[in-house]
Amino acid sequence: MRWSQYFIPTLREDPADAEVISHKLLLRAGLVRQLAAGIYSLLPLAHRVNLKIQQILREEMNRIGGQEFYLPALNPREIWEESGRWTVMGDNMFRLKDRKGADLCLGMTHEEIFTSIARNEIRSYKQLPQVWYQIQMKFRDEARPKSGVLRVRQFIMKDAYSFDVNEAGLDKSFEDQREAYKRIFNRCGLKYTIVEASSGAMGGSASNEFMVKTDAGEDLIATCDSCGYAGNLEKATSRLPEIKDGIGLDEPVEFPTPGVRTIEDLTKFPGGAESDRQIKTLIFVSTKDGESEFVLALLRGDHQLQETKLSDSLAGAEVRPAQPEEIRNLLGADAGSLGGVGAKAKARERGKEIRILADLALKGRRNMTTGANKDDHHLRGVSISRDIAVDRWIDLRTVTSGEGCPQCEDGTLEVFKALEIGHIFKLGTKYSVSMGASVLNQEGKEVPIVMGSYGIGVERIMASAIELHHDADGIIWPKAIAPFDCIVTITNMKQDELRDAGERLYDDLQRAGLDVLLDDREERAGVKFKDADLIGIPYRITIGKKVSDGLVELFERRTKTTEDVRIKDAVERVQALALAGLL
RNA sequence: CGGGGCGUGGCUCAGCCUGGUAGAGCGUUCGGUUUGGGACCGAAAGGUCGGAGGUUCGAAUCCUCUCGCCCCGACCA
Repeated sequence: MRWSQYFIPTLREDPADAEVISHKLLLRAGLVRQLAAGIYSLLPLAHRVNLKIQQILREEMNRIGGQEFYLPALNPREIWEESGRWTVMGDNMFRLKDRKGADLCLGMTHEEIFTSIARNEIRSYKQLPQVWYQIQMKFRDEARPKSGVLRVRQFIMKDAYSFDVNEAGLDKSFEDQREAYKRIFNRCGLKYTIVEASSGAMGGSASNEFMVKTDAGEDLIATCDSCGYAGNLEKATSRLPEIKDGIGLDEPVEFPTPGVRTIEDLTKFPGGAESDRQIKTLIFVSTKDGESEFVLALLRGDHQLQETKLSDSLAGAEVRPAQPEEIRNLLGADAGSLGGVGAKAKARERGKEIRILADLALKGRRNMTTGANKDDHHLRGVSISRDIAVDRWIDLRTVTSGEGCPQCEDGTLEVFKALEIGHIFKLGTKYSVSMGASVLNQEGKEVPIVMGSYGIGVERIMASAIELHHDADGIIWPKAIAPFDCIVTITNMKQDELRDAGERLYDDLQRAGLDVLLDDREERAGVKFKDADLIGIPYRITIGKKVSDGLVELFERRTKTTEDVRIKDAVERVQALALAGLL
């Protein structure tokens, strides 16, 4: 391509609306323009990156036997009702009506459509496994689009689905995808961490997220510095030093604590307790299938609740903190004086049932202090197993930096911000059961198809590559997804010798199979250098004065190093560099 | 949805508090001088000040409503 005729609207200054680096550079380098909140147009340069990423996705999906489809983005209501997601998706789904008044929606993912194809056509285990995928637009009416193309309402996604006759088959398909994802992100030049993730409200037995560590991300992950353990904070656990409790009292003793409202208050209160000797009591209302119940979550005073863990432990119920009036009606006291001791009886007096869930870090603890369910009063000498009717002991706590790794002896966990670029899910039979997709197995018995679902956000790959690879001058594209392999910069278009040399080299490089951008604009050299750095092409061949000596300069964007190369060797040299390590 | 901020030539912003003929820099066009890290001189084009209503002799500026965008939070199979 000739820059003089190519559309690359670079910006000299940072756009006012951009906050994160990838957003600023995508705008400044002329890759994208915003159409509305969370809706972006990909300009030619970005589309080239998009196509390169898609090519890698196709190659790696095909390598594991994937078959590419292209499904409708416009879906009828009925199919989403079959899976129950017409309701579940709530406001996140774009909905519309056709001229007859029939309900339609724009697809958020395509489990339903793929499953409906499978159930109509696949009858026998002999037709399995199948791995189906597509690269297509997804729509989500995000409550708050943000961070440029990182959190948007319309985006390109590679989504794949596996269909197997049993769990063992799913395990294999899942593992295939996992390996494919590693290859994809490696090829795209992204450093990533694979974390255990919450399967969320949609169920499923296992899921892994592929995360890029960056402050632009919205997730938090914990990673071990020695064994490689990694988990989304929604899921991560840790190893804590044991705490030795005294024998304690024969029974809890109530004592007045006027004005004490928080864990912190009680640590300072005379006769109070250190935060790790307190029991934090949180009240939630859990709703599942239209049924609500009160849930009391108990944690060590210095620990933070992980709400997703709470929700997951309640089979994906929707969970919200109880309102102050609800709490008072339930236990007769305000937040700040609540506790698990006698809570069930107290609630029952008021005609209400509660479920008590306690964090594992509280197991076996004695001589603890907690609220007395009476304003301005606490209890000391509480031994949890003796005094509190815990229904279930589960992991509810949020891991923090510096805690011990749950998988190895001497590792320490570190918590990072991260961006999700891929997610692989073992769905199991959720969709096949609800939508009636089954096959006859080897024994002639009808069984639901066992499914997996695997997604990658294309723009997120593009943006995270920028987040990871840039400097003060602009983008530094990883070779495999750079819009061009190299750029030929003619420093002065008025000098025929330079122009001719540049044109010749441009032709030769293209003939050698490289994607070449020729900067043939009537601009000063400085402007061209700045722009080339900004748009981040991996290699620049500068056509300058040395042409009369038969030399051009080869500039590497990443290292900013320059070497003189004989013109006749230039193509070979660039080819060797640009294509090295791309497979 | 709650909180905060912002809408003024293509871009970045000033002007608004205290009403009185719409400004700067960059970019664009034309002419000239330059020509290896965002050149210089001269000339020019380009704006219903997000929109509607109101107050006023007079509104970018004050008031009301409304739309849009950004940030924080809630939310986010």
